[in-house]
Amino acid sequence: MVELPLVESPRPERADAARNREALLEAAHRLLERDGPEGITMDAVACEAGVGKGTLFRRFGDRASLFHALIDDRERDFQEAFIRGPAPLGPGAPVSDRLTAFGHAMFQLIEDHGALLAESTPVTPGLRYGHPVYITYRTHLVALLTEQVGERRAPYLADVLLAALDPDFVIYQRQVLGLSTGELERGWAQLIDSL
Amino acid sequence: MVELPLVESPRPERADAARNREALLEAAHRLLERDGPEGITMDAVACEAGVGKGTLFRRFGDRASLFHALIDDRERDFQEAFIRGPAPLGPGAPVSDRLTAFGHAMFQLIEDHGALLAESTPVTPGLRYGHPVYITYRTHLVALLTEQVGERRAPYLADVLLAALDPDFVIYQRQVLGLSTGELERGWAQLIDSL
DNA sequence: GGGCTAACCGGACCCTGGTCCGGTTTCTGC
DNA sequence: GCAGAAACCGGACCAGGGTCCGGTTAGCCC
Repeated sequence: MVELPLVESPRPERADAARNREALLEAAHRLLERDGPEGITMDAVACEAGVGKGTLFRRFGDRASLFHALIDDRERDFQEAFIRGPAPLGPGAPVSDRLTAFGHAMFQLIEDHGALLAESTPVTPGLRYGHPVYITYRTHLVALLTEQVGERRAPYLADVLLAALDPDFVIYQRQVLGLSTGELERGWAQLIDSL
Repeated sequence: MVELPLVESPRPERADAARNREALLEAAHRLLERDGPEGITMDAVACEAGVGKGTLFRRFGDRASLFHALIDDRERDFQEAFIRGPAPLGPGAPVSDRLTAFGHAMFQLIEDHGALLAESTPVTPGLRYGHPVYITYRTHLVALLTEQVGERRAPYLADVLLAALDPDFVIYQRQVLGLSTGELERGWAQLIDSL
C-alpha cells in the first residue's frame, strides 16, 4: 500500500507492526518463488510468516493489495519513467510517441510481472477504477490525449486505451492468441496512430 | 473413437432434471426481484427452489452460467439482430454504420440488464475470452473490421473494441463517471470513425 | 410389472477470502 | 520506571463458491 502523507502525517507504524509487514512480504515472496502466484493464499502467507491471519489483513487490507505491495517498486519505477524519465516515454518527445511508448512499456511490465499485476488488479469494478494506480495512469493518458485529440475525446479514449493494457487482456493476447510482443506493439502503435 | 455429437448432446434431459432446472430459474428470478443481483447466492437459490446445492451446480455449472441463463433470451435476440436483423445493426448497411450500431445496441443491453451481464461474465480470463458469447461477438466484429481496416488489424481491434463494451467498463462510465448514454454513444461512434 | 443402468439428487464437506474481538504489546507523558 | 491509552496480535469464526459420493429415481427393455 502507498504511504504518501498527502495531507497530514500519519503516525509511523509501531515496531512490531513494521516487523510483521516485513515478515509477511518475505513470506509472500518465498511462496511466490516456490508455488507461483496461485500458491499465495492468505492462510499460507500468514502461516509462512508465523503470524495470524488478522495481522495479514490489517497490514494489507486484501489479497489484491498484498500483490500490489509485491510489485510496488517496479510500479513506482514505471510511473517515475513516464512522468519524469527520458523521452520518448518521459517528457520531450511528441505526444503520439509518448503514447506509443507508454503502451510498449506497459507490455514490458506485463511481460515481466504479468501474473502479479493481474492479481493486484481489484476485481470489484468500484475498487478497480478508483484505485490510485488506475487514476495515475488515466490522468497521464488524459493529459497526453488532450493534446492529441482535444479535451472532449480524451477521457473516454484514455479509459479505452487502459482497457487495452489490462494485464488479463494482454496475457490473453500473448498466451491464448499467441501474439508475439512485436505484433502486440504494432497493434497498439497503429491504434494510437489512427486516433 | 467415440461418436461425438457435433452440435448438441441429442439425449434429452431427464424429467426430474428438467423440472429442477425450471424451479431453479424461477427461484433465481424471484430472488433477483426481491433482493437484486447480490441476493442471488448459490445457497439461496438452491434453498428457494427447494433442491440441494449439488443439483444447482450440476444444472448450471457455476454462478456466472446461472446468470447467463437468466439473460439468455435477450442475448439471443441481440445476436439474432446483428446477424440477421434489419440494418444498420444487421446486414445491408455500410460497415462503419454496423459497427456503430453494434456498440449502441450493446449499450442498450447493458442499460437494461447491466448487473446481470456483469455477473454473467466469467472472472477467470481463460473462461471469459473462450466463452461462446465472446467468440460470437468477436467473430462478428472481426468480419466487419476486416472490410474496414483489413485482416491484419481486424483481430486486435475487435478485442480492443469488445473491451470497451465490457459491462463493468460501461457501468463505470455511466455510473461512476456519470456519462450519459448519449455521451457514451458519441465516444464510441468517434472511436469507430477514427479507425 | 420387473429388473437393469445411467443419470440424478441432496447435503455434508472443503477451500479461501475476509471479519471480529478479547487479550497483549508498544509508545507516550509524567 | 510506571500508568494509561492506542495500536496491534491471533485465531476462531463467517460466508459464499464449488466438489463429492452414497443413496435414489427415471427411462428402457424384456
